[in-house]
Amino acid sequence: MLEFADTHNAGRKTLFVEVILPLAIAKNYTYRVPFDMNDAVAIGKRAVVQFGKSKMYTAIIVAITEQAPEKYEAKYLMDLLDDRPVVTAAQLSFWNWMADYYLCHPGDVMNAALPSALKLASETKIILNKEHGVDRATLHDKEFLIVDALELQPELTVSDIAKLLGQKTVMPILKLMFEKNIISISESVNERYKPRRKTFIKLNSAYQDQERLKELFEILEKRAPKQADVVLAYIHMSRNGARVAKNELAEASGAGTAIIKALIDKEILIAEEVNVSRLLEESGEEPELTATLSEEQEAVLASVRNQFNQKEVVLLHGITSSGKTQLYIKLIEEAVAAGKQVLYLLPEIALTTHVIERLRRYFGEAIGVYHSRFNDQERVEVWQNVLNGSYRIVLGARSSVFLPFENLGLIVVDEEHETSYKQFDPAPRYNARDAAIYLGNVYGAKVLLGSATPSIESYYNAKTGKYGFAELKFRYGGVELPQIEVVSIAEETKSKTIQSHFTSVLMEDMQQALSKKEQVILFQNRRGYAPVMLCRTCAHTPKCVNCDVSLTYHKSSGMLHCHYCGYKEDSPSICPACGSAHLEYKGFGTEKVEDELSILLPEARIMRMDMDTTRAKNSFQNILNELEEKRIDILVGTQMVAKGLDFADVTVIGIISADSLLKYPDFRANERSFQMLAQVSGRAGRRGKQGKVVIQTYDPGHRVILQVIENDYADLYNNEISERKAFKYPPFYRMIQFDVKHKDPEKLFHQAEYLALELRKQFGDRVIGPEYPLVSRIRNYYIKTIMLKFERDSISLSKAKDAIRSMILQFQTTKLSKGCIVQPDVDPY
DNA sequence: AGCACGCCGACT
DNA sequence: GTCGGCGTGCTC
Repeated sequence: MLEFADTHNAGRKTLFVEVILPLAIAKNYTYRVPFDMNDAVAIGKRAVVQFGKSKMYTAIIVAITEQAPEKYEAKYLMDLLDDRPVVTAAQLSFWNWMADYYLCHPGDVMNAALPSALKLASETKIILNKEHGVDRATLHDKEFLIVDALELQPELTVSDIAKLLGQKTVMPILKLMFEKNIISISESVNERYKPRRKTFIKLNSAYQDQERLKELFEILEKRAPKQADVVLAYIHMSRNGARVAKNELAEASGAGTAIIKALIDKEILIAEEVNVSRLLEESGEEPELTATLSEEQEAVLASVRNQFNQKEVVLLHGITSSGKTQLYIKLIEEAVAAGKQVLYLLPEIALTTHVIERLRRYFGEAIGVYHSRFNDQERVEVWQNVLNGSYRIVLGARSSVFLPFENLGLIVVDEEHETSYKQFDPAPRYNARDAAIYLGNVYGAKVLLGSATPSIESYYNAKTGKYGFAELKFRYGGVELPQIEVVSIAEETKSKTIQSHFTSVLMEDMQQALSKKEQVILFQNRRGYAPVMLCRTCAHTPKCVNCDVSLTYHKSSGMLHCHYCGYKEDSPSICPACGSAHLEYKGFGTEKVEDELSILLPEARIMRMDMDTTRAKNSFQNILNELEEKRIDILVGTQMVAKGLDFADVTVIGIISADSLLKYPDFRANERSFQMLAQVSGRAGRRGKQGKVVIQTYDPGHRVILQVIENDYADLYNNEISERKAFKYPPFYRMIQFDVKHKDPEKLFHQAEYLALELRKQFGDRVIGPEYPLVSRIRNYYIKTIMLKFERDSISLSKAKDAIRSMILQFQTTKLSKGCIVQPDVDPY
């Protein structure tokens, strides 16, 4: 067969393609191109390939060659899915960098980058062979079960059957049944993206003429008055040339679809099916008038423009309410006017409808939005709109760095210090801010980093001239900075003026705000009711069965929750260890704050905003709306309340306990505390009213708190940068963390030690650990971390990475490392 | 990732 | 003995 194809097509080229598979494998694979696809293959198109015995995957073509592989016979690729590439050359080079920089596989990057509707994998389907009429008497118990199930449900997957039989290995059984001709096994690939179809109605052009229309009405009114109503409704709805959807017509005319169908059958109305977008329709409102820039803003804008002539990246340091967004808009306008695309990155949580609407009013249809709350179908549509150039601007969260831009001219990274730009969970563990800078490189686009509290790293880069720098020092429109008062919890405890978790100062301020119909936001960076339950008799603390953490008591569910793996159990009324009834809750979270506040301020309308109350798709937005519409007096929440909340009537902000922030055992603790406190404070009293911030703490003299009061970022920076230098941290040192995981704690210990030893051979005392992390077991995996810190300027990054890569590869091939997972985390947070 | 192959313990 | 779990290696 193959030989036939070869000789038959003698003289034509034999092509091979190298593809990325959407799997965590180290290398790319090569497939042979069937002759009839020679003209169609192109880099960036998707190919369906068989990988392994039967599985099929969507792979991305990254190279085309005439060179046949020497060591093996390449399989033919099965199909090409695209008329034109879905991934651009620029993206592929970006993917390549990411896999390289973050020490992960190209397939990991592909998985993160492509909306899953563009990645189809085959599924093994088990189907009953009906024509043979199974003789049930000859079947074993298990075969009987499978046949039974298949008679109810025509298709089953392999894992369905595993569940059905309650065992893991089912392939041998299925293989035997296949051989006995009882079942067939098929691999089916389904294209998952389907455009949404909508039926629109038009009036037959024969009735455009007024006379004919009049005749029609006369007939209809006599014989079918309801049909006449529908036609009337249609004419009304279409009067401005608007398209009329079938379902809207039905609704507006109050007629059933049967009546519309009758009109369609009579060819009075004509139905037309059209692909429509799932994405938000244009808001239709008039563009907001261009706000005039202040003198300071004009000067800074000019400076940024000017610096972009020499620098690729500029850091814009602007305190809250200084009008950074207005500068972004100006620069975006300019880039778009120059025919370029723009990427505007925001942390996921800040992408509220408020923010989206504001920009959409400004830029209309040219702006696309991309974030994790979109479903797959919606993501594909954004992808395609960027690819075909109909979006000039993308407003998006972390993952929008992966969109298929054509000629990106500007990237704005707002809130550049945000830790949520770093992805943890699946590889690639990338930082979207840093990735955006590389992306800028790929496209020759300028990058603007913006923040009220820049990361130490970015500020350092600006100070040392690697980045340009601009600063907005004044609040736009003369909004005053809030008054900040620090209250000692210890003192108020001593004087007994503290009620529950609320100092007298905070209570008074809250009451005053409420009496003036103003709003309050309370910040407590911990969800649930109490993070620890403790037996006062035997000191027992309920712990998670899968993780090394104490369980958090949640009053609303009456259960103990694990915040790491999601495990829940009923909250005991007596100690599970000794039977004592003296159980005590230690610490407190948002739930408890809300609870106790409702006792102290019974008339106040209190709402809680944390992961537990915002799980449903629109609940985050709903809470914001309620706050906006003043149906909430006090909002209690975790860090969520710090981001993107901008409401005129919030005049009091309370930080219930600053200590949990300040005590965090991490070299970034001070920086983060400052950012968090400054950010929360920035929410108070915008637009004309001076706000008040109350910070409750056991340590009122803490350096960072003083810096927040003084709004002295420079002082924070100076302190932090000298500590970073002294203790060998970024930006002077690069850090790569290795998370070593194993189900067996003993084996983990030895293997982590071994890996550290290997690393030390190469990097000496730049290797720290292995150490047990704060939480040393998650989801039944025991964890140790090894930290590698090396000088930024004297050790070549690429050489170090090469060494690490081969070391991990070698480590994984030793017999010693079985069952052990090593996850590198470059630039960890 | 998923699937096959091979080794080993717990049942008929 | 045999079934099924689990570790190991490979997939173009």
